[in-house]
Amino acid sequence: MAARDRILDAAAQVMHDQGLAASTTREIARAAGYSEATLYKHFADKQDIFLSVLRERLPRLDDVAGLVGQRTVAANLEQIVGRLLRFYYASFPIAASIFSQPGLLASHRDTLAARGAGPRHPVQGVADYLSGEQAQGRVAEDTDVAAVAALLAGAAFQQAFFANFEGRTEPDESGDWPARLVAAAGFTG
Amino acid sequence: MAARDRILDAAAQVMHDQGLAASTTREIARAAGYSEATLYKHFADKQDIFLSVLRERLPRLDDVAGLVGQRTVAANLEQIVGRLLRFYYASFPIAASIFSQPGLLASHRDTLAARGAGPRHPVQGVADYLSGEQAQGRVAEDTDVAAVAALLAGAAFQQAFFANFEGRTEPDESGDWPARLVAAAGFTG
DNA sequence: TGTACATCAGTGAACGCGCGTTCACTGATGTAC
DNA sequence: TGTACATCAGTGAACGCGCGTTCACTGATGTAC
Repeated sequence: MAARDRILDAAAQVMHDQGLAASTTREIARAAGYSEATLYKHFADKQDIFLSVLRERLPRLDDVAGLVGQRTVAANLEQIVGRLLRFYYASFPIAASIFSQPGLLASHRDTLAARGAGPRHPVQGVADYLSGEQAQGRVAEDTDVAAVAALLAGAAFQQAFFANFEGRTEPDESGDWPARLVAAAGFTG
Repeated sequence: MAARDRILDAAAQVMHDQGLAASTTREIARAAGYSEATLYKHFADKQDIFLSVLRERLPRLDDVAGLVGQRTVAANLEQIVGRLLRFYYASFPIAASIFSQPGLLASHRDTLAARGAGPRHPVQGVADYLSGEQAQGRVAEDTDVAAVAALLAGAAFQQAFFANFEGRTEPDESGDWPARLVAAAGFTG
Protein backbone atom coordinates (compact mmCIF):
# COMPACT_ATOMS: atom_id res chain seq x y z
CA MET A 1 0.00 0.00 0.00
CA ALA A 2 2.98 2.31 -0.06
CA ALA A 3 2.13 3.39 -3.58
CA ARG A 4 -1.33 4.59 -2.66
CA ASP A 5 0.05 6.72 0.16
CA ARG A 6 2.79 8.16 -1.98
CA ILE A 7 0.28 9.07 -4.67
CA LEU A 8 -1.96 10.82 -2.14
CA ASP A 9 0.99 12.66 -0.63
CA ALA A 10 2.08 13.77 -4.07
CA ALA A 11 -1.43 14.81 -5.07
CA ALA A 12 -1.89 16.82 -1.88
CA GLN A 13 1.41 18.58 -2.45
CA VAL A 14 0.69 19.40 -6.10
CA MET A 15 -2.80 20.64 -5.19
CA HIS A 16 -1.34 22.79 -2.45
CA ASP A 17 1.61 24.18 -4.41
CA GLN A 18 0.19 24.52 -7.92
CA GLY A 19 -3.56 24.53 -7.42
CA LEU A 20 -6.29 22.17 -8.47
CA ALA A 21 -6.24 23.28 -12.10
CA ALA A 22 -2.60 22.28 -12.55
CA SER A 23 -3.10 18.99 -10.72
CA THR A 24 -3.13 16.79 -13.81
CA THR A 25 -2.62 13.05 -13.78
CA ARG A 26 0.77 13.59 -15.42
CA GLU A 27 1.88 16.04 -12.76
CA ILE A 28 0.66 13.91 -9.85
CA ALA A 29 2.33 10.80 -11.31
CA ARG A 30 5.57 12.69 -11.83
CA ALA A 31 5.55 14.02 -8.25
CA ALA A 32 4.78 10.55 -6.89
CA GLY A 33 7.47 8.87 -8.97
CA TYR A 34 5.08 6.50 -10.74
CA SER A 35 3.66 6.23 -14.21
CA GLU A 36 0.20 7.64 -14.85
CA ALA A 37 -1.09 4.10 -15.39
CA THR A 38 -0.25 3.27 -11.79
CA LEU A 39 -2.66 5.93 -10.57
CA TYR A 40 -5.46 3.89 -12.10
CA LYS A 41 -4.38 0.74 -10.27
CA HIS A 42 -5.14 2.51 -6.99
CA PHE A 43 -7.93 4.95 -7.82
CA ALA A 44 -11.00 4.66 -10.01
CA ASP A 45 -10.45 7.99 -11.72
CA LYS A 46 -8.99 11.42 -11.18
CA GLN A 47 -11.90 12.65 -9.08
CA ASP A 48 -11.37 9.66 -6.78
CA ILE A 49 -7.83 10.89 -6.15
CA PHE A 50 -9.03 14.38 -5.25
CA LEU A 51 -11.78 13.12 -2.97
CA SER A 52 -9.31 10.78 -1.26
CA VAL A 53 -6.95 13.69 -0.64
CA LEU A 54 -9.80 15.71 0.85
CA ARG A 55 -10.80 12.77 3.03
CA GLU A 56 -7.38 11.64 4.13
CA ARG A 57 -4.91 14.47 3.77
CA LEU A 58 -6.56 17.62 5.07
CA PRO A 59 -5.18 18.66 8.45
CA ARG A 60 -6.91 17.46 11.58
CA LEU A 61 -7.76 19.78 14.41
CA ASP A 62 -6.88 18.51 17.89
CA ASP A 63 -9.79 18.15 20.22
CA VAL A 64 -10.17 21.12 22.48
CA ALA A 65 -12.36 19.71 25.24
CA GLY A 66 -9.37 18.74 27.37
CA LEU A 67 -8.66 22.39 28.11
CA VAL A 68 -11.77 22.85 30.23
CA GLY A 69 -10.80 23.87 33.75
CA GLN A 70 -7.12 24.38 32.90
CA ARG A 71 -5.28 27.68 33.46
CA THR A 72 -7.57 30.62 32.63
CA VAL A 73 -10.35 30.79 30.09
CA ALA A 74 -8.65 33.67 28.32
CA ALA A 75 -5.36 31.76 28.04
CA ASN A 76 -7.17 28.71 26.71
CA LEU A 77 -9.07 30.75 24.16
CA GLU A 78 -5.86 32.37 22.98
CA GLN A 79 -4.37 28.96 22.43
CA ILE A 80 -7.50 27.78 20.65
CA VAL A 81 -7.47 30.79 18.32
CA GLY A 82 -3.83 30.11 17.51
CA ARG A 83 -4.62 26.51 16.67
CA LEU A 84 -7.57 27.49 14.52
CA LEU A 85 -5.40 29.98 12.68
CA ARG A 86 -2.81 27.35 11.80
CA PHE A 87 -5.47 24.77 10.96
CA TYR A 88 -7.38 27.08 8.65
CA TYR A 89 -4.19 28.40 7.11
CA ALA A 90 -3.05 24.89 6.18
CA SER A 91 -6.48 23.81 4.91
CA PHE A 92 -7.28 26.87 2.89
CA PRO A 93 -5.49 26.45 -0.44
CA ILE A 94 -6.91 22.99 -1.06
CA ALA A 95 -10.30 23.59 0.50
CA ALA A 96 -10.91 26.84 -1.36
CA SER A 97 -9.83 25.52 -4.72
CA ILE A 98 -12.57 22.90 -4.80
CA PHE A 99 -15.01 25.77 -5.31
CA SER A 100 -13.74 25.76 -8.89
CA GLN A 101 -15.47 22.40 -9.41
CA PRO A 102 -18.97 22.40 -7.93
CA GLY A 103 -19.32 18.68 -8.61
CA LEU A 104 -16.27 17.98 -6.49
CA LEU A 105 -17.55 20.33 -3.81
CA ALA A 106 -20.90 18.53 -3.70
CA SER A 107 -19.28 15.09 -3.52
CA HIS A 108 -17.02 16.20 -0.72
CA ARG A 109 -19.93 17.75 1.15
CA ASP A 110 -21.79 14.44 0.90
CA THR A 111 -18.74 12.54 2.15
CA LEU A 112 -18.54 14.81 5.18
CA ALA A 113 -22.27 14.64 5.81
CA ALA A 114 -22.17 10.83 5.80
CA ARG A 115 -19.45 11.02 8.43
CA GLY A 116 -21.36 13.52 10.52
CA ALA A 117 -18.49 15.97 10.02
CA GLY A 118 -18.21 19.24 8.18
CA PRO A 119 -16.73 22.72 8.22
CA ARG A 120 -18.82 23.77 11.18
CA HIS A 121 -17.10 21.20 13.36
CA PRO A 122 -14.27 23.42 14.64
CA VAL A 123 -16.72 26.16 15.54
CA GLN A 124 -18.85 23.68 17.45
CA GLY A 125 -15.72 22.52 19.26
CA VAL A 126 -15.10 26.04 20.54
CA ALA A 127 -18.72 26.36 21.60
CA ASP A 128 -18.52 23.03 23.43
CA TYR A 129 -15.37 24.13 25.20
CA LEU A 130 -17.11 27.29 26.39
CA SER A 131 -20.15 25.32 27.54
CA GLY A 132 -17.80 23.12 29.55
CA GLU A 133 -16.34 26.19 31.24
CA GLN A 134 -19.82 27.49 31.84
CA ALA A 135 -20.67 24.27 33.68
CA GLN A 136 -17.68 24.91 35.95
CA GLY A 137 -18.76 28.47 36.57
CA ARG A 138 -15.72 29.93 34.84
CA VAL A 139 -17.80 31.54 32.08
CA ALA A 140 -20.88 33.65 32.82
CA GLU A 141 -24.22 31.88 32.59
CA ASP A 142 -25.66 34.38 30.15
CA THR A 143 -22.78 34.17 27.69
CA ASP A 144 -23.96 33.26 24.17
CA VAL A 145 -21.36 30.55 23.59
CA ALA A 146 -22.40 29.85 20.02
CA ALA A 147 -22.02 33.50 19.07
CA VAL A 148 -18.66 33.85 20.82
CA ALA A 149 -17.43 30.70 19.04
CA ALA A 150 -18.61 32.08 15.70
CA LEU A 151 -16.75 35.34 16.32
CA LEU A 152 -13.45 33.74 17.33
CA ALA A 153 -13.44 30.96 14.75
CA GLY A 154 -14.64 33.36 12.06
CA ALA A 155 -11.85 35.81 12.78
CA ALA A 156 -9.25 33.03 12.67
CA PHE A 157 -10.77 31.73 9.43
CA GLN A 158 -10.61 35.13 7.78
CA GLN A 159 -7.09 35.88 8.98
CA ALA A 160 -6.00 32.55 7.49
CA PHE A 161 -7.65 33.57 4.24
CA PHE A 162 -5.79 36.88 4.21
CA ALA A 163 -2.46 35.13 4.79
CA ASN A 164 -3.10 32.73 1.91
CA PHE A 165 -4.40 35.44 -0.38
CA GLU A 166 -1.37 37.56 0.26
CA GLY A 167 0.89 34.62 -0.47
CA ARG A 168 2.47 34.46 2.94
CA THR A 169 4.19 31.25 3.93
CA GLU A 170 2.65 31.08 7.35
CA PRO A 171 -0.35 32.54 9.13
CA ASP A 172 0.04 35.89 10.78
CA GLU A 173 0.43 35.08 14.44
CA SER A 174 2.65 38.04 14.98
CA GLY A 175 2.34 39.87 18.21
CA ASP A 176 -0.71 39.63 20.36
CA TRP A 177 -3.39 39.27 17.71
CA PRO A 178 -5.02 36.15 19.25
CA ALA A 179 -4.99 37.86 22.66
CA ARG A 180 -6.58 40.98 21.21
CA LEU A 181 -9.33 38.95 19.54
CA VAL A 182 -10.05 37.07 22.75
CA ALA A 183 -10.09 40.29 24.76
CA ALA A 184 -12.41 41.97 22.25
CA ALA A 185 -14.77 39.01 22.64
CA GLY A 186 -14.93 39.84 26.35
CA PHE A 187 -12.35 37.49 27.91
CA THR A 188 -9.40 38.88 29.84
CA GLY A 189 -7.02 37.69 32.50
CA MET B 1 -19.08 48.03 -26.41
CA ALA B 2 -22.19 46.02 -25.69
CA ALA B 3 -20.39 42.83 -26.68
CA ARG B 4 -17.66 43.25 -24.07
CA ASP B 5 -20.22 43.74 -21.33
CA ARG B 6 -22.29 40.78 -22.43
CA ILE B 7 -19.19 38.59 -22.48
CA LEU B 8 -18.22 39.66 -18.97
CA ASP B 9 -21.76 39.11 -17.70
CA ALA B 10 -21.80 35.66 -19.27
CA ALA B 11 -18.37 34.79 -17.92
CA ALA B 12 -19.32 35.90 -14.41
CA GLN B 13 -22.47 33.81 -14.55
CA VAL B 14 -20.71 30.70 -15.83
CA MET B 15 -17.97 31.10 -13.22
CA HIS B 16 -20.58 31.48 -10.51
CA ASP B 17 -22.87 28.67 -11.64
CA GLN B 18 -20.45 26.07 -12.95
CA GLY B 19 -17.11 27.01 -11.41
CA LEU B 20 -13.86 28.21 -12.87
CA ALA B 21 -12.87 24.78 -14.19
CA ALA B 22 -15.95 24.55 -16.41
CA SER B 23 -15.60 28.15 -17.60
CA THR B 24 -14.21 27.30 -21.02
CA THR B 25 -14.12 29.69 -23.94
CA ARG B 26 -16.81 27.58 -25.61
CA GLU B 27 -19.10 27.79 -22.60
CA ILE B 28 -18.59 31.52 -22.09
CA ALA B 29 -19.18 32.22 -25.78
CA ARG B 30 -22.32 30.09 -25.76
CA ALA B 31 -23.67 31.88 -22.68
CA ALA B 32 -22.88 35.27 -24.20
CA GLY B 33 -24.45 34.42 -27.55
CA TYR B 34 -21.26 35.04 -29.54
CA SER B 35 -18.73 32.85 -31.29
CA GLU B 36 -15.53 32.00 -29.47
CA ALA B 37 -13.60 34.08 -31.97
CA THR B 38 -15.46 37.17 -30.77
CA LEU B 39 -14.03 36.72 -27.29
CA TYR B 40 -10.60 37.35 -28.76
CA LYS B 41 -11.71 40.59 -30.38
CA HIS B 42 -12.37 42.00 -26.92
CA PHE B 43 -9.88 40.21 -24.66
CA ALA B 44 -6.23 39.25 -25.13
CA ASP B 45 -6.71 35.73 -23.86
CA LYS B 46 -8.80 33.65 -21.48
CA GLN B 47 -6.97 34.87 -18.39
CA ASP B 48 -7.76 38.44 -19.42
CA ILE B 49 -11.45 37.55 -19.32
CA PHE B 50 -11.18 36.12 -15.82
CA LEU B 51 -9.18 39.06 -14.51
CA SER B 52 -11.68 41.47 -16.04
CA VAL B 53 -14.53 39.67 -14.32
CA LEU B 54 -12.70 39.88 -11.00
CA ARG B 55 -12.01 43.57 -11.55
CA GLU B 56 -15.40 44.60 -12.89
CA ARG B 57 -18.02 42.11 -11.83
CA LEU B 58 -17.40 41.25 -8.18
CA PRO B 59 -19.98 42.86 -5.90
CA ARG B 60 -19.23 46.21 -4.35
CA LEU B 61 -19.74 46.92 -0.70
CA ASP B 62 -21.51 50.16 0.14
CA ASP B 63 -19.52 52.58 2.20
CA VAL B 64 -20.35 52.35 5.84
CA ALA B 65 -18.99 55.64 7.17
CA GLY B 66 -22.34 57.40 6.74
CA LEU B 67 -23.80 55.44 9.62
CA VAL B 68 -21.65 57.20 12.23
CA GLY B 69 -23.89 58.96 14.75
CA GLN B 70 -27.12 57.44 13.41
CA ARG B 71 -29.53 55.41 15.55
CA THR B 72 -27.56 53.23 17.99
CA VAL B 73 -24.16 51.67 17.55
CA ALA B 74 -25.59 48.18 18.06
CA ALA B 75 -28.26 48.75 15.43
CA ASN B 76 -25.68 50.04 12.98
CA LEU B 77 -23.38 47.11 13.60
CA GLU B 78 -26.23 44.69 13.04
CA GLN B 79 -26.92 46.29 9.71
CA ILE B 80 -23.24 46.23 8.82
CA VAL B 81 -22.96 42.54 9.66
CA GLY B 82 -25.98 41.82 7.49
CA ARG B 83 -24.42 43.70 4.60
CA LEU B 84 -21.11 41.91 5.02
CA LEU B 85 -22.91 38.60 5.05
CA ARG B 86 -24.62 39.28 1.74
CA PHE B 87 -21.48 40.75 0.22
CA TYR B 88 -19.28 37.82 1.18
CA TYR B 89 -21.95 35.33 0.19
CA ALA B 90 -22.17 36.77 -3.30
CA SER B 91 -18.39 37.07 -3.72
CA PHE B 92 -17.44 33.68 -2.39
CA PRO B 93 -17.93 31.23 -5.25
CA ILE B 94 -15.88 33.26 -7.71
CA ALA B 95 -13.32 34.54 -5.22
CA ALA B 96 -12.63 31.12 -3.71
CA SER B 97 -12.33 29.34 -7.02
CA ILE B 98 -9.34 31.42 -8.10
CA PHE B 99 -7.35 29.54 -5.47
CA SER B 100 -7.35 26.70 -7.99
CA GLN B 101 -5.05 28.78 -10.21
CA PRO B 102 -2.28 30.41 -8.20
CA GLY B 103 -1.16 32.40 -11.22
CA LEU B 104 -4.58 33.96 -11.51
CA LEU B 105 -4.64 34.60 -7.77
CA ALA B 106 -1.29 36.37 -7.94
CA SER B 107 -2.33 38.52 -10.90
CA HIS B 108 -5.53 39.51 -9.17
CA ARG B 109 -3.67 40.31 -5.98
CA ASP B 110 -1.35 42.59 -7.95
CA THR B 111 -4.31 44.29 -9.63
CA LEU B 112 -5.85 45.02 -6.25
CA ALA B 113 -2.55 46.16 -4.78
CA ALA B 114 -2.06 48.63 -7.62
CA ARG B 115 -5.49 50.02 -6.83
CA GLY B 116 -4.79 50.23 -3.12
CA ALA B 117 -7.67 47.83 -2.55
CA GLY B 118 -7.84 44.27 -1.33
CA PRO B 119 -9.77 41.81 0.78
CA ARG B 120 -8.96 43.62 4.02
CA HIS B 121 -10.90 46.64 2.82
CA PRO B 122 -14.29 45.70 4.28
CA VAL B 123 -12.72 44.94 7.66
CA GLN B 124 -10.99 48.29 7.63
CA GLY B 125 -14.32 49.90 6.82
CA VAL B 126 -15.86 48.46 9.96
CA ALA B 127 -12.88 49.58 12.03
CA ASP B 128 -13.16 53.08 10.57
CA TYR B 129 -16.86 53.18 11.40
CA LEU B 130 -16.09 52.23 15.00
CA SER B 131 -13.34 54.88 15.22
CA GLY B 132 -15.86 57.41 14.02
CA GLU B 133 -18.25 56.43 16.79
CA GLN B 134 -15.39 56.55 19.26
CA ALA B 135 -14.71 60.15 18.26
CA GLN B 136 -18.33 60.94 19.08
CA GLY B 137 -18.10 59.24 22.44
CA ARG B 138 -20.59 56.53 21.49
CA VAL B 139 -17.98 53.77 21.74
CA ALA B 140 -15.66 53.38 24.73
CA GLU B 141 -12.20 54.91 24.38
CA ASP B 142 -10.44 51.68 25.25
CA THR B 143 -12.29 49.54 22.70
CA ASP B 144 -9.89 47.75 20.35
CA VAL B 145 -11.72 48.72 17.17
CA ALA B 146 -9.45 46.67 14.87
CA ALA B 147 -10.05 43.53 16.89
CA VAL B 148 -13.81 44.07 17.05
CA ALA B 149 -13.90 44.65 13.31
CA ALA B 150 -11.90 41.46 12.73
CA LEU B 151 -14.35 39.49 14.88
CA LEU B 152 -17.51 40.78 13.22
CA ALA B 153 -16.24 40.70 9.65
CA GLY B 154 -14.61 37.33 10.23
CA ALA B 155 -17.81 35.82 11.54
CA ALA B 156 -19.77 37.17 8.57
CA PHE B 157 -17.09 35.86 6.21
CA GLN B 158 -17.21 32.38 7.68
CA GLN B 159 -21.01 32.25 7.78
CA ALA B 160 -21.03 33.16 4.09
CA PHE B 161 -18.58 30.35 3.47
CA PHE B 162 -20.82 27.88 5.27
CA ALA B 163 -23.82 28.93 3.24
CA ASN B 164 -21.91 28.48 -0.01
CA PHE B 165 -20.35 25.22 1.06
CA GLU B 166 -23.72 23.82 2.00
CA GLY B 167 -25.13 24.88 -1.34
CA ARG B 168 -27.71 27.25 0.04
CA THR B 169 -29.16 29.81 -2.32
CA GLU B 170 -28.82 32.68 0.09
CA PRO B 171 -26.84 33.52 3.20
CA ASP B 172 -28.27 32.46 6.51
CA GLU B 173 -29.72 35.62 7.96
CA SER B 174 -32.42 33.73 9.72
CA GLY B 175 -33.49 34.95 13.11
CA ASP B 176 -31.31 37.18 15.20
CA TRP B 177 -27.87 35.88 14.23
CA PRO B 178 -26.37 39.30 13.36
CA ALA B 179 -27.77 40.69 16.61
CA ARG B 180 -26.30 37.83 18.59
CA LEU B 181 -22.88 38.34 17.03
CA VAL B 182 -22.98 42.06 17.76
CA ALA B 183 -24.08 41.44 21.33
CA ALA B 184 -21.36 38.83 21.85
CA ALA B 185 -18.85 41.43 20.68
CA GLY B 186 -20.04 43.65 23.52
CA PHE B 187 -22.59 45.94 21.88
CA THR B 188 -26.18 46.01 23.06
CA GLY B 189 -29.09 48.39 22.96
C1' DT C 1 -28.74 60.71 -55.91
C1' DG C 2 -25.71 56.87 -56.98
C1' DT C 3 -21.37 54.58 -56.63
C1' DA C 4 -16.99 53.03 -54.96
C1' DC C 5 -14.48 52.13 -51.20
C1' DA C 6 -13.26 51.72 -46.04
C1' DT C 7 -14.41 50.21 -41.62
C1' DC C 8 -15.75 47.10 -38.37
C1' DA C 9 -18.31 43.52 -35.51
C1' DG C 10 -18.61 39.05 -35.86
C1' DT C 11 -17.92 34.03 -37.60
C1' DG C 12 -16.97 28.93 -39.34
C1' DA C 13 -13.62 26.00 -39.59
C1' DA C 14 -9.46 24.45 -38.58
C1' DC C 15 -4.94 23.97 -35.77
C1' DG C 16 -1.85 21.80 -32.34
C1' DC C 17 -1.68 20.39 -27.74
C1' DG C 18 -2.25 18.34 -23.37
C1' DC C 19 -5.63 15.99 -21.02
C1' DG C 20 -7.71 11.56 -18.74
C1' DT C 21 -7.82 6.93 -19.57
C1' DT C 22 -6.79 2.14 -21.30
C1' DC C 23 -4.31 -1.77 -23.01
C1' DA C 24 -1.12 -5.32 -23.72
C1' DC C 25 2.86 -6.11 -21.68
C1' DT C 26 7.25 -6.90 -18.31
C1' DG C 27 9.89 -8.55 -14.70
C1' DA C 28 10.28 -9.58 -9.96
C1' DT C 29 8.57 -12.37 -6.21
C1' DG C 30 5.98 -16.20 -4.16
C1' DT C 31 4.40 -21.13 -4.20
C1' DA C 32 3.93 -26.24 -5.14
C1' DC C 33 6.01 -30.37 -5.62
C1' DT D 1 17.44 -28.37 -4.47
C1' DG D 2 15.52 -27.22 -8.96
C1' DT D 3 11.69 -26.22 -11.92
C1' DA D 4 7.24 -24.73 -13.56
C1' DC D 5 3.72 -21.82 -12.91
C1' DA D 6 0.85 -18.00 -10.61
C1' DT D 7 0.58 -13.52 -8.81
C1' DC D 8 1.11 -8.87 -8.78
C1' DA D 9 3.04 -3.99 -8.91
C1' DG D 10 4.09 -1.26 -12.29
C1' DT D 11 4.81 0.64 -17.28
C1' DG D 12 5.28 2.56 -22.38
C1' DA D 13 2.70 3.79 -25.79
C1' DA D 14 -1.28 4.87 -27.72
C1' DC D 15 -6.35 6.55 -27.92
C1' DG D 16 -10.03 10.04 -28.55
C1' DC D 17 -11.50 14.35 -26.96
C1' DG D 18 -12.10 19.02 -25.74
C1' DC D 19 -9.39 22.84 -24.98
C1' DG D 20 -7.52 27.75 -26.22
C1' DT D 21 -6.39 30.17 -30.09
C1' DT D 22 -6.02 31.82 -34.99
C1' DC D 23 -7.15 32.75 -39.71
C1' DA D 24 -9.33 34.06 -43.80
C1' DC D 25 -13.59 35.49 -44.53
C1' DT D 26 -18.65 37.87 -44.60
C1' DG D 27 -21.99 41.25 -44.60
C1' DA D 28 -23.73 45.41 -42.72
C1' DT D 29 -22.87 50.24 -42.02
C1' DG D 30 -20.46 54.62 -42.76
C1' DT D 31 -18.07 58.04 -45.84
C1' DA D 32 -16.40 60.74 -49.99
C1' DC D 33 -17.46 62.77 -54.04
